Amino acid sequence: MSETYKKQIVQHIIRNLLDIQLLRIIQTQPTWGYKIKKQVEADFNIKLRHGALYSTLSGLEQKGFVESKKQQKDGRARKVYTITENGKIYLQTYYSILQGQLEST
Amino acid sequence: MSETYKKQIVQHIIRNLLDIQLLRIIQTQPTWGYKIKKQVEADFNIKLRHGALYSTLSGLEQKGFVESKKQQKDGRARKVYTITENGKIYLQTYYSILQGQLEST
DNA sequence: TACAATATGTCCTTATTCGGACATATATTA
DNA sequence: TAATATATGTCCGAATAAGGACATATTGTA
Repeated sequence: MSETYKKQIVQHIIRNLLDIQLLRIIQTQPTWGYKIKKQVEADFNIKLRHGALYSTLSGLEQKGFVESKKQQKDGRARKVYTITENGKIYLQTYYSILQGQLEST
Repeated sequence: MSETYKKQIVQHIIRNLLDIQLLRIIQTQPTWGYKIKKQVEADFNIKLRHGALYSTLSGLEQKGFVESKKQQKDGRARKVYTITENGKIYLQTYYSILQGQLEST
Protein backbone atom coordinates (compact mmCIF):
# COMPACT_ATOMS: atom_id res chain seq x y z
CA MET A 1 0.00 0.00 0.00
CA SER A 2 1.15 3.49 -0.82
CA GLU A 3 2.76 5.17 2.15
CA THR A 4 2.83 8.37 0.17
CA TYR A 5 -0.92 8.78 0.33
CA LYS A 6 -1.45 7.24 3.74
CA LYS A 7 -0.58 10.26 5.85
CA GLN A 8 -2.47 12.53 3.46
CA ILE A 9 -5.65 10.46 3.69
CA VAL A 10 -5.44 10.01 7.45
CA GLN A 11 -5.16 13.77 7.78
CA HIS A 12 -8.14 14.10 5.45
CA ILE A 13 -10.23 11.74 7.56
CA ILE A 14 -9.16 13.27 10.88
CA ARG A 15 -9.89 16.73 9.55
CA ASN A 16 -13.20 16.04 7.90
CA LEU A 17 -14.64 13.34 10.11
CA LEU A 18 -13.13 14.38 13.44
CA ASP A 19 -16.42 13.94 15.29
CA ILE A 20 -16.68 10.31 14.23
CA GLN A 21 -13.03 9.61 14.99
CA LEU A 22 -13.48 11.05 18.47
CA LEU A 23 -16.56 8.89 19.03
CA ARG A 24 -14.50 5.89 17.94
CA ILE A 25 -11.77 6.64 20.46
CA ILE A 26 -14.20 7.38 23.30
CA GLN A 27 -16.12 4.17 22.60
CA THR A 28 -13.06 1.98 23.12
CA GLN A 29 -12.64 3.58 26.55
CA PRO A 30 -13.70 6.74 28.37
CA THR A 31 -11.03 9.39 27.96
CA TRP A 32 -10.33 13.13 27.97
CA GLY A 33 -9.27 15.80 25.49
CA TYR A 34 -5.59 16.07 26.20
CA LYS A 35 -5.09 12.30 26.16
CA ILE A 36 -6.91 12.03 22.81
CA LYS A 37 -4.67 14.73 21.37
CA LYS A 38 -1.48 12.96 22.44
CA GLN A 39 -2.85 9.59 21.32
CA VAL A 40 -3.90 10.74 17.84
CA GLU A 41 -0.65 12.62 17.29
CA ALA A 42 1.39 9.59 18.29
CA ASP A 43 -0.70 7.02 16.42
CA PHE A 44 -0.95 8.90 13.14
CA ASN A 45 2.05 11.21 13.35
CA ILE A 46 -0.04 14.31 12.66
CA LYS A 47 -0.84 17.52 14.50
CA LEU A 48 -4.22 17.97 16.15
CA ARG A 49 -5.19 21.51 17.08
CA HIS A 50 -6.64 21.44 20.56
CA GLY A 51 -8.94 24.31 19.62
CA ALA A 52 -10.79 22.09 17.17
CA LEU A 53 -10.61 19.13 19.52
CA TYR A 54 -12.29 20.71 22.54
CA SER A 55 -15.01 22.40 20.52
CA THR A 56 -15.79 19.16 18.69
CA LEU A 57 -16.02 17.35 22.02
CA SER A 58 -18.46 19.99 23.28
CA GLY A 59 -20.47 19.56 20.10
CA LEU A 60 -20.69 15.81 20.60
CA GLU A 61 -21.92 16.37 24.13
CA GLN A 62 -24.55 18.85 22.99
CA LYS A 63 -25.80 16.34 20.44
CA GLY A 64 -26.04 13.76 23.23
CA PHE A 65 -23.49 11.36 21.76
CA VAL A 66 -21.14 11.61 24.74
CA GLU A 67 -21.38 12.53 28.41
CA SER A 68 -18.69 14.15 30.52
CA LYS A 69 -17.73 13.92 34.17
CA LYS A 70 -15.15 16.07 35.87
CA GLN A 71 -12.52 13.91 37.46
CA GLN A 72 -9.74 14.81 39.85
CA LYS A 73 -6.64 12.70 39.26
CA ASP A 74 -3.26 13.57 40.82
CA GLY A 75 -4.47 17.11 41.42
CA ARG A 76 -5.37 17.61 37.75
CA ALA A 77 -8.93 18.29 36.67
CA ARG A 78 -9.93 16.13 33.73
CA LYS A 79 -13.16 16.07 31.81
CA VAL A 80 -13.69 12.40 31.13
CA TYR A 81 -16.00 11.62 28.22
CA THR A 82 -18.10 8.48 27.94
CA ILE A 83 -20.12 7.43 24.90
CA THR A 84 -23.92 7.35 25.25
CA GLU A 85 -26.43 4.90 23.75
CA ASN A 86 -27.24 7.40 21.01
CA GLY A 87 -23.55 7.85 20.34
CA LYS A 88 -23.16 4.08 19.92
CA ILE A 89 -26.10 3.95 17.52
CA TYR A 90 -24.66 6.84 15.53
CA LEU A 91 -21.25 5.19 15.26
CA GLN A 92 -22.79 1.84 14.38
CA THR A 93 -24.81 3.47 11.60
CA TYR A 94 -21.65 5.07 10.26
CA TYR A 95 -19.84 1.75 10.30
CA SER A 96 -22.64 -0.01 8.49
CA ILE A 97 -22.55 2.56 5.69
CA LEU A 98 -18.79 2.12 5.30
CA GLN A 99 -19.14 -1.64 5.45
CA GLY A 100 -21.57 -1.42 2.56
CA GLN A 101 -19.09 0.59 0.57
CA LEU A 102 -16.25 -1.80 1.29
CA GLU A 103 -18.30 -4.81 0.29
CA SER A 104 -19.16 -3.31 -3.10
CA THR A 105 -15.45 -2.92 -3.88
CA MET B 1 -29.95 0.18 12.31
CA SER B 2 -31.14 3.70 12.98
CA GLU B 3 -32.79 5.26 9.94
CA THR B 4 -32.88 8.54 11.82
CA TYR B 5 -29.14 8.98 11.58
CA LYS B 6 -28.60 7.31 8.23
CA LYS B 7 -29.45 10.24 5.97
CA GLN B 8 -27.58 12.61 8.27
CA ILE B 9 -24.41 10.53 8.15
CA VAL B 10 -24.58 9.90 4.41
CA GLN B 11 -24.85 13.66 3.91
CA HIS B 12 -21.88 14.08 6.25
CA ILE B 13 -19.78 11.62 4.24
CA ILE B 14 -20.81 13.02 0.85
CA ARG B 15 -20.10 16.50 2.05
CA ASN B 16 -16.79 15.91 3.73
CA LEU B 17 -15.36 13.12 1.62
CA LEU B 18 -16.84 14.05 -1.76
CA ASP B 19 -13.55 13.51 -3.60
CA ILE B 20 -13.28 9.94 -2.36
CA GLN B 21 -16.93 9.20 -3.08
CA LEU B 22 -16.49 10.48 -6.64
CA LEU B 23 -13.42 8.30 -7.10
CA ARG B 24 -15.47 5.35 -5.85
CA ILE B 25 -18.19 5.98 -8.40
CA ILE B 26 -15.77 6.56 -11.27
CA GLN B 27 -13.85 3.40 -10.41
CA THR B 28 -16.91 1.19 -10.82
CA GLN B 29 -17.31 2.60 -14.34
CA PRO B 30 -16.27 5.66 -16.32
CA THR B 31 -18.93 8.33 -16.02
CA TRP B 32 -19.63 12.07 -16.23
CA GLY B 33 -20.68 14.86 -13.88
CA TYR B 34 -24.37 15.09 -14.62
CA LYS B 35 -24.86 11.34 -14.34
CA ILE B 36 -23.05 11.25 -11.01
CA LYS B 37 -25.29 14.02 -9.72
CA LYS B 38 -28.48 12.19 -10.69
CA GLN B 39 -27.12 8.90 -9.40
CA VAL B 40 -26.08 10.22 -5.99
CA GLU B 41 -29.33 12.15 -5.56
CA ALA B 42 -31.40 9.08 -6.41
CA ASP B 43 -29.32 6.61 -4.39
CA PHE B 44 -29.07 8.64 -1.21
CA ASN B 45 -32.05 10.98 -1.53
CA ILE B 46 -29.93 14.07 -1.01
CA LYS B 47 -29.12 17.20 -3.02
CA LEU B 48 -25.73 17.55 -4.71
CA ARG B 49 -24.79 21.05 -5.85
CA HIS B 50 -23.34 20.78 -9.34
CA GLY B 51 -21.03 23.71 -8.58
CA ALA B 52 -19.22 21.66 -5.97
CA LEU B 53 -19.38 18.54 -8.11
CA TYR B 54 -17.67 19.92 -11.21
CA SER B 55 -14.96 21.73 -9.28
CA THR B 56 -14.20 18.59 -7.27
CA LEU B 57 -13.96 16.60 -10.51
CA SER B 58 -11.51 19.17 -11.91
CA GLY B 59 -9.52 18.92 -8.70
CA LEU B 60 -9.29 15.14 -9.00
CA GLU B 61 -8.07 15.52 -12.56
CA GLN B 62 -5.43 18.07 -11.55
CA LYS B 63 -4.19 15.67 -8.86
CA GLY B 64 -3.93 12.97 -11.52
CA PHE B 65 -6.49 10.63 -9.94
CA VAL B 66 -8.84 10.72 -12.94
CA GLU B 67 -8.60 11.46 -16.65
CA SER B 68 -11.29 12.96 -18.85
CA LYS B 69 -12.25 12.53 -22.48
CA LYS B 70 -14.83 14.57 -24.29
CA GLN B 71 -17.45 12.32 -25.75
CA GLN B 72 -20.26 13.04 -28.18
CA LYS B 73 -23.33 10.93 -27.45
CA ASP B 74 -26.71 11.68 -29.02
CA GLY B 75 -25.52 15.16 -29.88
CA ARG B 76 -24.62 15.92 -26.27
CA ALA B 77 -21.08 16.69 -25.21
CA ARG B 78 -20.06 14.71 -22.17
CA LYS B 79 -16.83 14.79 -20.25
CA VAL B 80 -16.28 11.16 -19.36
CA TYR B 81 -13.98 10.55 -16.41
CA THR B 82 -11.88 7.43 -15.97
CA ILE B 83 -9.86 6.53 -12.89
CA THR B 84 -6.06 6.45 -13.25
CA GLU B 85 -3.54 4.10 -11.62
CA ASN B 86 -2.74 6.73 -9.01
CA GLY B 87 -6.43 7.17 -8.38
CA LYS B 88 -6.80 3.46 -7.77
CA ILE B 89 -3.88 3.45 -5.36
CA TYR B 90 -5.32 6.44 -3.53
CA LEU B 91 -8.73 4.77 -3.18
CA GLN B 92 -7.16 1.49 -2.15
CA THR B 93 -5.17 3.26 0.55
CA TYR B 94 -8.35 4.88 1.80
CA TYR B 95 -10.12 1.53 1.92
CA SER B 96 -7.29 -0.11 3.82
CA ILE B 97 -7.43 2.61 6.48
CA LEU B 98 -11.18 2.11 6.87
CA GLN B 99 -10.75 -1.64 6.97
CA GLY B 100 -8.30 -1.21 9.81
CA GLN B 101 -10.80 0.92 11.70
CA LEU B 102 -13.66 -1.49 11.10
CA GLU B 103 -11.61 -4.44 12.29
CA SER B 104 -10.77 -2.77 15.57
CA THR B 105 -14.48 -2.37 16.35
C1' DT C 1 -42.81 27.16 -29.16
C1' DA C 2 -42.09 27.03 -24.63
C1' DC C 3 -40.54 24.13 -21.00
C1' DA C 4 -38.03 20.41 -18.96
C1' DA C 5 -34.06 17.60 -19.18
C1' DT C 6 -29.24 16.85 -20.30
C1' DA C 7 -24.65 18.71 -19.76
C1' DT C 8 -20.83 21.69 -18.03
C1' DG C 9 -18.97 25.53 -16.22
C1' DT C 10 -18.16 30.26 -13.57
C1' DC C 11 -19.01 33.81 -10.23
C1' DC C 12 -20.17 36.11 -6.01
C1' DT C 13 -21.81 36.78 -1.44
C1' DT C 14 -22.29 34.69 2.79
C1' DA C 15 -21.14 31.26 6.15
C1' DT C 16 -17.98 28.23 8.16
C1' DT C 17 -13.60 26.51 9.42
C1' DC C 18 -8.44 26.86 10.20
C1' DG C 19 -4.38 27.95 12.42
C1' DG C 20 -2.58 30.07 15.88
C1' DA C 21 -2.54 33.08 19.70
C1' DC C 22 -4.24 34.29 24.27
C1' DA C 23 -5.57 32.71 28.78
C1' DT C 24 -5.39 30.02 33.10
C1' DA C 25 -4.07 26.46 36.51
C1' DT C 26 -1.45 22.68 38.55
C1' DA C 27 2.36 19.20 38.73
C1' DT C 28 6.80 17.63 37.65
C1' DT C 29 11.49 18.02 36.47
C1' DA C 30 15.96 20.23 35.72
C1' DT D 1 12.76 28.76 40.24
C1' DA D 2 12.24 28.37 35.65
C1' DA D 3 10.80 25.47 32.16
C1' DT D 4 8.10 21.72 30.59
C1' DA D 5 4.10 18.79 30.70
C1' DT D 6 -0.67 18.18 31.75
C1' DA D 7 -5.30 20.03 31.10
C1' DT D 8 -9.13 22.89 29.19
C1' DG D 9 -10.98 26.59 27.14
C1' DT D 10 -11.86 31.15 24.12
C1' DC D 11 -11.03 34.39 20.46
C1' DC D 12 -9.85 36.47 16.04
C1' DG D 13 -8.22 37.33 11.41
C1' DA D 14 -7.46 34.78 7.36
C1' DA D 15 -8.54 31.19 4.33
C1' DT D 16 -11.78 28.13 2.55
C1' DA D 17 -16.17 26.23 1.40
C1' DA D 18 -21.19 26.56 0.83
C1' DG D 19 -25.40 27.97 -1.68
C1' DG D 20 -27.27 29.72 -5.21
C1' DA D 21 -27.41 32.50 -9.22
C1' DC D 22 -25.71 33.39 -13.88
C1' DA D 23 -24.40 31.50 -18.29
C1' DT D 24 -24.67 28.54 -22.43
C1' DA D 25 -25.96 24.82 -25.65
C1' DT D 26 -28.61 20.91 -27.29
C1' DT D 27 -32.46 17.56 -27.25
C1' DG D 28 -36.94 15.87 -26.25
C1' DT D 29 -41.60 16.68 -24.98
C1' DA D 30 -46.08 18.91 -24.14
